[in-house]
Amino acid sequence: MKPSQGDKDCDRAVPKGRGGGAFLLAQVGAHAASKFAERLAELDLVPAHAGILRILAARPALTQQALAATLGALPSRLVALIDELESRGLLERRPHESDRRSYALHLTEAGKSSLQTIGRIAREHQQILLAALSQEEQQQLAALLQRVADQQGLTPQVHPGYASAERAAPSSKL
Amino acid sequence: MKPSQGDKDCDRAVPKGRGGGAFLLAQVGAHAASKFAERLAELDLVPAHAGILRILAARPALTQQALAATLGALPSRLVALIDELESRGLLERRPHESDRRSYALHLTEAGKSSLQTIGRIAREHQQILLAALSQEEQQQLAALLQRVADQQGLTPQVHPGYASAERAAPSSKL
DNA sequence: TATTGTTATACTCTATAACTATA
DNA sequence: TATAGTTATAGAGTATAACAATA
Repeated sequence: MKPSQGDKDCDRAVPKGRGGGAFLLAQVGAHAASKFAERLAELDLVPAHAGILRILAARPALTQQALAATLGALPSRLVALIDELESRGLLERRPHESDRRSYALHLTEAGKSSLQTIGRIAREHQQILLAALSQEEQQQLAALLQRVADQQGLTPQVHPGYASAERAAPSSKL
Repeated sequence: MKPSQGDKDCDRAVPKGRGGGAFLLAQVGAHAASKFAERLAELDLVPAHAGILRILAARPALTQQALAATLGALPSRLVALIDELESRGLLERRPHESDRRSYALHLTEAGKSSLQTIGRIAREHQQILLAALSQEEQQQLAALLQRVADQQGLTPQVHPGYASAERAAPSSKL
């Protein structure tokens, strides 16, 4: 019912204020993930690699099954990712002390070093992403998001992108 | 099949406070998108459908090329989506007034009605998603996100998930 | 018989490039 | 010759189910 809309102003192509905080959250969140993946590509890593390294740093000797359960991912999906990390010397599969079927995953020194580099990249990424906000506002934003994340039952440090079931359309988000 | 995983203290599995606001943004944003897609599935729609309907409501008579340009998507990707929406009677391809190669896309009455339903679902979704925050805090969050979105050059109402190049790994986010 | 890590297969989604009909 | 819409093909990524070794 709005036939009047001059096309001269592209910024007004779509009603601006609408959409609500939920859409903004999805939009800015996808942008953040995309930009971080871009930066991570400098190290020839994908976000899932970084996630595995981070989890392993906090919980050494994890088996692949336990790692899959933590991430909510399928064990078969992790095989290739772990293969790649191991072939680059960032982690190693050590024999499990009591169960010869499974491995104990451990970061190597190179893996720990790589994780620090990732941390530096993540901080740079965040600084660029949130450049519009003051330090105080950034903390304010993080606090609000943290409360939402807690109330929604999100696992700290685990990105929903691993979820097996209840998949959301890969790239058809809007 | 979630046999729990040995650890009695899952919440402390990974250092909590860390990760920063950028990770929280990606995490909560992906969760928001996933939950919204879940709700939208009730209408047998994917988020991309809703995005097309929304753009078309604001800019009627758009050609498929112009729509693709607006969304940053490939024209070939839109064909199937538009087909589906047209076969459900939510929009129609009308002949372009001056160029017989292209179509003018218009929402039908059913399409406008469907868009209103989508709006209702979106509001319910947001209410559930941000239940941890007061009304004032929700506005505070939206204001902060809007400033980030503006500074980052994000197009209002357009989800980055359409982008053709600079793709981020579909589901290997973390 | 159940479970760990792995592999094989089928399926989905996407990009690329052809194709047609107009311009 | 160039462009709008469409279709065809190939590639990437995933889930599912099978598999061998061990419990």
